[in-house]
Amino acid sequence: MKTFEDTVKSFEGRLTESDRALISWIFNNPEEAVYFSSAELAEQAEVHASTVVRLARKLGYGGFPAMRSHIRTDAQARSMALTPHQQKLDQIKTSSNLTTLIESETLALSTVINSVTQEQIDDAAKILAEAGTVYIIGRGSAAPLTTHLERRLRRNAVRTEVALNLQWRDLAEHAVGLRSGDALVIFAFQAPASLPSGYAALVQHADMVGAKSIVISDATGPTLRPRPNQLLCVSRPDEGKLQLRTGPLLVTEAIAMTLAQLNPGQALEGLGDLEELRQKRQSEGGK
Amino acid sequence: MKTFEDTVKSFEGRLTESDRALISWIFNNPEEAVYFSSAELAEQAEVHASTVVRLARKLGYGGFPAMRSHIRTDAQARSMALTPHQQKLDQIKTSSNLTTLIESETLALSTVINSVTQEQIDDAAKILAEAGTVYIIGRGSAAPLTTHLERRLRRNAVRTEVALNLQWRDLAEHAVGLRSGDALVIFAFQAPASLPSGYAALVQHADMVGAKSIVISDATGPTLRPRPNQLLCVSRPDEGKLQLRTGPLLVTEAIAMTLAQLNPGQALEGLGDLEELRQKRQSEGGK
DNA sequence: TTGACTTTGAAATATTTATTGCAAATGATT
DNA sequence: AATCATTTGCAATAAATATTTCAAAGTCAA
Repeated sequence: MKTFEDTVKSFEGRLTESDRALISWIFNNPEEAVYFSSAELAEQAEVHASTVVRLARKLGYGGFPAMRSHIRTDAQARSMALTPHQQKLDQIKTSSNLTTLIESETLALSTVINSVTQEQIDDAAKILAEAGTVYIIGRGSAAPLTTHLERRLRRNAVRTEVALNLQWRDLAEHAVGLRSGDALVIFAFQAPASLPSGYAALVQHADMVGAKSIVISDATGPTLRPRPNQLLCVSRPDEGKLQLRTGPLLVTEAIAMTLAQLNPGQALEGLGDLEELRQKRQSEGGK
Repeated sequence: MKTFEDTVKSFEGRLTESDRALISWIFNNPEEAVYFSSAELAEQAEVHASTVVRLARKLGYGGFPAMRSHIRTDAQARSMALTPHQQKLDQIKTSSNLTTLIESETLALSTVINSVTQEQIDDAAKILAEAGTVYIIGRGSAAPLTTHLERRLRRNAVRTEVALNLQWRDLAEHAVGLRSGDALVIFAFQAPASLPSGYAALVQHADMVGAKSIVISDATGPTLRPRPNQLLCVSRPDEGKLQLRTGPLLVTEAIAMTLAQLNPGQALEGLGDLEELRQKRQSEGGK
């Protein structure tokens, strides 16, 4: 039988922004959606009530109640599938890549709090808040983190400089711009005993010119020499097996959030995306 | 908190025959009862509609809707017992940035399994395994994901082409190299209405030349048109508040791992990871 | 059997929920 | 910049759901 999701997927006409917001909310909160009236749904998804019923008709239902009861059917089918065969399902779950990963990552995340404190986060955020330009460095599995941090800082109107995937020895060149009052963020994982001399040179240089350094690392962090001004070590129970850096990613995000609170004038949390979207449209329209 | 059953048990007044019939029907069919209107309920229990609302008042509720929502609360509490995560959403807003984030992400990850199946992962991996060159596209908050996927595929000796942070309309140019047998991976979140031209053109083009397309998206995924060959939608309960894409990241990683298993000759690394991980899980469970 | 009392159902009313028409705002196109 | 189409929000209307009133039917004791 066709599910509500199928209906949406196979819908041929076009969907407005509000339509999408609505659909998205329903998919994200199915167990609440089944109970809500059109008006309540509208309020949650932040669209007008009319839009709700119009969407229902657009998708081919006789009206909103028809759509809702379709969603209810889906929900019942889903809970039906869960209860009686619970055990079988559990077996399937434990043997699939996806669930193994999910379990492993949730476990890893819940232990992050044991290795990093909010004070360290606050410290790091403070350094970034006071910095002129922030230099971000990371390679290999840290590359996604640099990308994320840069984006986040940009939204807070912090000047950034990124060195993506540079060899350690090429970093010197990249860091010549570093001056007093700047900050250096280094992502360094699996730091081998023979950590390239580049790292040491970099941190030393930063210290020399009066720039602050922050290192986000794994359990090998404490072995780094020289020590940065702020060291954030994110350890995980099964370190080394996976290169997924969700823990460090979380810590990075926490720093960015704290920073946003320190600089509330520059970027309001919720407005960020909207702003960016608007600017993008403008610049696109401009050319 | 007091359940509906408690309310009935502790009711002091007298209950008529119809009252009992009604109550008993509700207890026997709780999952239907939560959806019914007073009239429908009356019909099922073979009593008059008036009796339904009278019972509600008798039991101390403001009216029938109040009683029904109490029954709904019970039902939700019951299904929550199966998935112990959900409940924390409210608390999340209180504590520090770091712990807030951890809790919120843990919750989000644990619900990933509700929106993506291992089958979809397998499908996606198969497409990538059979592809000549893999084109990866994503901008904004999806950028870190593209970086990660590229790196992962490279390790598996898959040829990749990345379009990082391109404007949608510049993509055409980037995709001219796309040919039959290639694959296209697109990360698209919060799909705004303004993505149409580029995205649609891209997927159409892929289809035309005989390349497969995979889209990794959020709850708005099902609204995307035209539809890709494989659509992976990762929904999260608190969508919109954060743009941390740990869920999609996990899914991406799961695809990469599965791919590594499909191509054992090219890279044994991934397989080893999973095996080790599983064994670790097992031994941990044992203690 | 009568009369006080309770329960019930039908119809009337009130309230909530859903739908639609219309005009203002938005955006795209020329 | 002006026009056209699209989308949205408001307000009016329609439909549904819930509630109340009231009279008929049933119950039980004197």
